[in-house]
Amino acid sequence: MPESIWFRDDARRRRPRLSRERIVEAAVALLDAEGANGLSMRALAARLQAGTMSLYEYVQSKEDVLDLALDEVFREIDEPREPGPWRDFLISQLTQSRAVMHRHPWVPALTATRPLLGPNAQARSRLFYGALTDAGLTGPELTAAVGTLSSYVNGYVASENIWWERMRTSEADAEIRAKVDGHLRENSTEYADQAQVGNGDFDGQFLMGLDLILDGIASRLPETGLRT
Amino acid sequence: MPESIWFRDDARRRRPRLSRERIVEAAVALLDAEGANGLSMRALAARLQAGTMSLYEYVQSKEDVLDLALDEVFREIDEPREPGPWRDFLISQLTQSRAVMHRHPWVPALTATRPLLGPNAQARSRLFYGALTDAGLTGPELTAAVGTLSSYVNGYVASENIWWERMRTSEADAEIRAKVDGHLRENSTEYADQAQVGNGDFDGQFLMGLDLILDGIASRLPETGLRT
DNA sequence: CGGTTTTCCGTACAGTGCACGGAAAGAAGG
DNA sequence: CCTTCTTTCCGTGCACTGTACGGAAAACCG
Repeated sequence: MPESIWFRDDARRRRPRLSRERIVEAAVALLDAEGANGLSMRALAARLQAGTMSLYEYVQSKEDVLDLALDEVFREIDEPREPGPWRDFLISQLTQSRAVMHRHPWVPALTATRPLLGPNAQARSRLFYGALTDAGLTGPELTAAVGTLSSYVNGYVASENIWWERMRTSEADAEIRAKVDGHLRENSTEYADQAQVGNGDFDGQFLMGLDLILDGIASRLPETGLRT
Repeated sequence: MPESIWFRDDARRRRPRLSRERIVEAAVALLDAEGANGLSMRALAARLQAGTMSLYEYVQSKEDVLDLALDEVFREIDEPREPGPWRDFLISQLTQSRAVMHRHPWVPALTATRPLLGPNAQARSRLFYGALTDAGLTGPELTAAVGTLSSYVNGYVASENIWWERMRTSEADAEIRAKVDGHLRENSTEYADQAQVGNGDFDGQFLMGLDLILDGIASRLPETGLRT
């Protein structure tokens, strides 16, 4: 039961072909290649040239693999070099989060289902708390600010990924394309010019939305807390 | 098992036993009861007392069912009675969106994977464009504002649902509870007091984050545009 | 009545996650 | 050397999935 994995035990062990790390690495690669629904334990094992059930020696379930893979990708974000202005710091971190979710488009689908409890994700959120605490936020406002920022990024990239997944597949599938276009034409009449649903400037819109939230945060800061 | 239908039982001979609407209704009920992964075509057919393949007369695929069910729940949101202040209107609409996702916790998981193209969802987004246009926003700022608001709600409720799904299951499963708690204790040391990860005041935090975004939007409005 | 079309659905197939139990490769003790 | 024990590996099997196919019954049309 609770006998920890880290328990130091010079028991008899032989060199293992597989490992937790190798499985996670392969899982990320497979998810990148096949998408969130493309990961099966059989395919994962095949990629590692192992029998399917061998994986279960290192991993409890498929859910476990997904949890691990999800946390793994957040390792790709840089640690902050030196403390700078809170606003620049947050923009940098959140832009990097977004980039991670672009490299690994399956991430939003997984975060919508499971909590971000892994060490890497937690480290990230700790940085946010730290930055905004230093900027002068406390209490429920601090919590709300951090929650708003990460919710925004998750939600934004999720819909963004859907959109160009849709573009990708509808290039190949004329039927779907027609259907989607029909919906869009039908439903976005009056605001179509100035507010096209998918006008492509995702980067600019992301930063505008982010700026909007950061302005809201800034207005709640004590006068002194403009830099860290 | 298939007690030959052809004798007696003339109730079954009536023209349409199934319909798209009946299927969608049953799908929503099944998703509510079993969660996003609990919907299978067999279970859905059973709930309708029909053969599995009968569904495919009215529906193209399981994906189709999910698209339909997803759009269906957005019908639950009230149409606005009369035009009021844009801020109150948005708060009301977004609070209702959140309530929908609470009643149907599977919604965020689905929106993370598929676009909100259905008529009900589109009508909702059209209202947002309208309200903010009337308030004075135009161009990319309008698009960014609408995107920010819906991304925030989706993202917020997604993580919120995960959290009390986790609470629900860990009450029954002591192992998971221990694991989760361990992670939380281990990773939230310094900010644990003032910014507990799950301190339960979800309503307040949602509204604070929303207010924060609305402040950001308000700061981008032309001076005149305070009400519609 | 016959023919056509519409609704229903049983069967079958390829795929899934994973429980179970066994094989085999070493290490330790004799 | 042999035996025993631990640890890795994995083949088989089971319950379940989405859905292609084709057939049967019933309703409609002439």
